This record gives sequence, C-alpha cells and structure tokens, in this order.
Amino acid sequence: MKNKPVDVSGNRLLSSLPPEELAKWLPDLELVEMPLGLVVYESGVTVRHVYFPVDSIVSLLYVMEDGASAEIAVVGNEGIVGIALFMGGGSMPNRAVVQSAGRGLRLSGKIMTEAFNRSSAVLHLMLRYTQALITQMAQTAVCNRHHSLDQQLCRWLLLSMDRLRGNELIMTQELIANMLGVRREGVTEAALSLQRAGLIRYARGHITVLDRPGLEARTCECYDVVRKEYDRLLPAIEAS
Amino acid sequence: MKNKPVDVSGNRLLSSLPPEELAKWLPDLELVEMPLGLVVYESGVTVRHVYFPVDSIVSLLYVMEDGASAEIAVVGNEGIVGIALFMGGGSMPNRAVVQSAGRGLRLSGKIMTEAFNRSSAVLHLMLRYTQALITQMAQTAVCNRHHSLDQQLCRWLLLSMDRLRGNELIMTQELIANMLGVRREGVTEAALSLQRAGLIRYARGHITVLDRPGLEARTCECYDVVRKEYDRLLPAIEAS
DNA sequence: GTGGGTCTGTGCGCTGCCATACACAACCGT
DNA sequence: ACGGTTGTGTATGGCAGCGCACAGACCCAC
Repeated sequence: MKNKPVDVSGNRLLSSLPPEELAKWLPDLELVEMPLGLVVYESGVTVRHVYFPVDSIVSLLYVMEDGASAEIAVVGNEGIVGIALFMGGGSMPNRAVVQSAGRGLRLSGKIMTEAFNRSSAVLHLMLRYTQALITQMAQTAVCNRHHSLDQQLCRWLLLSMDRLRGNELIMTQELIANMLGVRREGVTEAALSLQRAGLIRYARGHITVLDRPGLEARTCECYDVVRKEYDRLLPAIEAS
Repeated sequence: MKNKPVDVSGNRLLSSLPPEELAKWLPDLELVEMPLGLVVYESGVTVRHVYFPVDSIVSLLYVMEDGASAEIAVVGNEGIVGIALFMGGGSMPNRAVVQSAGRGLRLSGKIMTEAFNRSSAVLHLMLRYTQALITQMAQTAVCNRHHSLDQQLCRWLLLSMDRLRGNELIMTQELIANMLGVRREGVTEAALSLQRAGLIRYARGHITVLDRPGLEARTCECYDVVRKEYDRLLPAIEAS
C-alpha cells in the first residue's frame, strides 16, 4: 500500500469520479506495472481487483477449446477491467490480457463493490461505461460478420491508438492475428496494403501510424459507431 | 391501463422479482401484442418503455448503412428489452425487432428507472441479466469469426427454442438470413443439411426441431457458453 | 561475426460463402 | 381453377481467407 500520491488523471473513468469519492479510494489505489501478456483475469475465475489502465491496453478475448482466440473488446485509459465485479457475476467466460505494456491503477474488488453500492455517482458512471463497452462488443460481432480483414485491421488500430498516447504501437503481426482471430499471414497482407498506401509503417513489432485520417477513411462504419458511443456516454475529457 | 391481474409468471426476470416490488409494478404492467417485425426500439432513439417478452422473441440487430444487418443478441422470456434505460445511455446504436410473434409485458421507463434506483434487488437482478446478455453478445462475435454457417444456424435455433415453449418456430429462411447476416441461399443449404440429418423439419416458414440433442451435438461451443452463463447468472426456474 | 531465434513476406491449392440468376412448389384470393 | 405472391431449391463463377510450407530479413547473445 503506497502513501505517495497516486496520479489519477491518467484514467478517464477515475478522473471523472466526484472528488470526495475519489479521495476515499486514493489510499487503496495502487500503481502497478502491466507487462505484455499479463493475464489480468482468467475465464471463469472470480476477479479480486479491478484495474484502471493508464498507459496500457487490455484486451478481452475468448479462447476457444482448440486454442484459437478472438477479441471481444479492448480497454484502455478510458475504462476499467473487471466489470463482472459490480455486474454481479463475479467472473466472465473470457480472458483479459495486456495487449500493450504499461501501467494501471489497481483497486481491491471489495472497495470497488462497496463504492458501487454506496455511491450513485460511481454506479452511474460505471454503468454508462459498461454500456459503451457493450456497444464495442456488439460492433465487434457486426464487424466480424461483414467486413474485410483490411477494414478490421484499420478499426483495430484506431481503437488501440485512441487508448494510447503517441502514434506508435508495439505489437507483432502474430499477436494482432490472435486478437482479430485470423491467420498471421492475413495480417501481413493487410498490413502491407496499409503500408503501401502510406497509412502506417511496420517493422518487426513496431507499428507507426502515419496517416490517421487515411485509416479512418479506410475502416468500416463500426469504428465510428463505437467512437461516437464512447464520446456520448462518457464525460468529455480535454482534448489529448 | 388494465385492472385485470396480469400474469407475470411468463417472464423469468419479472417472476424473480421480490413480491413486494412486483406488487408496485402490477398496476402499470401492460400485456401487449408483439407482432412479427414490430420495431420495439430504433437505433439511437431514447427508449420510453421496457418490454418483458412472455412468448415472443425480440432480436437486437445492427443495421448497416448499406442495409445489411447482423444480430447482436436475442431476448425472450428470460429477459428484458431496453437495458439502455437503466444503464444510463437511454438509447443504443441498434434496433430491437420482434423475431417471433407473441406477447410481452410493457412497463413505462419512468417506473422502471425509479425501481432500479430505489430497490437494490431490482438493480442487482437487472445487472446480472445484463451481464448474461453481454456474454451472449461476446459469443456472437466469436461465433461470427470462427464458426461455420451450419454451426451458427444450430446455435441460433437452440437459442431461439430456449426462449419459447414448444419445438416449433415460425420463421422464413429469408428472416433467419437477416439475423445471421448471411445470404438466404446459405441458410437454405445449411437448413437442408440439418433436415437431411433428421434434426429439423422445414416447410415454408415453419421449422420443427425433431432432435434437440442432435442439434446440440452439431453446434459450436458458443451455445453452451451462453447457456451456462444464463443459468449461472439468473435465478433458477422450474424445469420447463 | 556467427549462429539461432524471431518476425515478416510469399506461393499454392482448398473451402466456404458471396452474387446472380432462375426453376419450381406451395399458398392465397377471387 | 387460375394467376400472383411468397418461400425454397439449385447452378455457376468468383473471391477472401485458410492451412501449409518455406524463404528471407532482422535482432540479439555468445
């Protein structure tokens, strides 16, 4: 348990809490490292902490019996990992994995649940966030059904970049393929296509976005739907 | 506003409410017809009522700019249509359409919201249901990514049958195709295949399930994941 | 700098679903 | 009984993504 003041401004949800509520959390909020690949919670296992990513990204993915996987949603500095805690189920049939290394603020589930049940401000903020997350999942389903790998890669890159600071992402094509639930070779082709169009630069696990508007033009409507819904449901944040 | 006693036992969520809470709702619960194709709520439009299907099924689907569609989740007598009301957003970027005609119990959003904010029993029940719904959406995304049309049709049939009484469904292949987001011809082929295997009988909009265990054996793991999660999260109901 | 692991690019045949087009059968009203 | 509408079966060609196999390119450790 740390005593030094924790900077809470890195997470949009946390920094949207009423100050008096936040004050109660501060002593228990712990800044933790979230290395690439860390499993934040496992499918079907009761979560003990919630995590507020600061400069990391956490991917919620379902792992099938045969080992294949598919991303369901992604959580970054706009959200919280572990909604099952306050939704009442305690666990979910999917896994949360750190997709982009960084740090996050961790809070014990007990404190979170108490706050949720006591403060209607906390409750309503968390539920609005959850609704946004639902939209992201729904749109993932739609996108998986109807759109090309090319478009999905654009969507995925944009969603990820929205949840980070810079314009660079550390992520191999293999990992992206796991997230999208496609073959690595498919990602290679799609990424090459984006690179040839001058939208990104890709080199051994380092992706740099060169032309964000270009990506936005190339992706499907799904990205926009999700983006707009997050903007609508969550308190505005000063332009980053 | 009806005065005759409304039978609430047809909906699992409603009948799981504490009796004293339910008593407050009774005067305002209205039994309404839900004909095939009725749009319960429209994408982006604030919902004014919630609906508890009794012997109808409502499909949540996203309609794309080009008119194509994809089902995100399905709600029957185990659930409620209009979660955006208590989640705080008021609306969602998808449409709710009656997929199987029947009746439902309608409640004004105002009353629902008040109950949600006042009664922690109502709140927790609704949130647990919402978590189950989230799982269904997540699994839809996974299924869309990885599984064959054949398996998806099985999943869809099973999910639908779980939400109805008998073993018959009134539904053209065209409509099923809209839900699954595939071509009608694809559904024809898949349905023929199931029919040849003796699992269903199909005739001009009438589907009869002949061999439920057979369907369960043929579908993907997605159905089971969703089924188990609904069973886990929602209060047990006497065997139907 | 050399060798081994990691990451990316490429080729090939295969399959599942798409788009289009059309045949036919069942039902429905008059 | 008849013609239109609705629902279902079938064929043909095409394409996106898959599975597999392998080649090169880069990076790091020794």
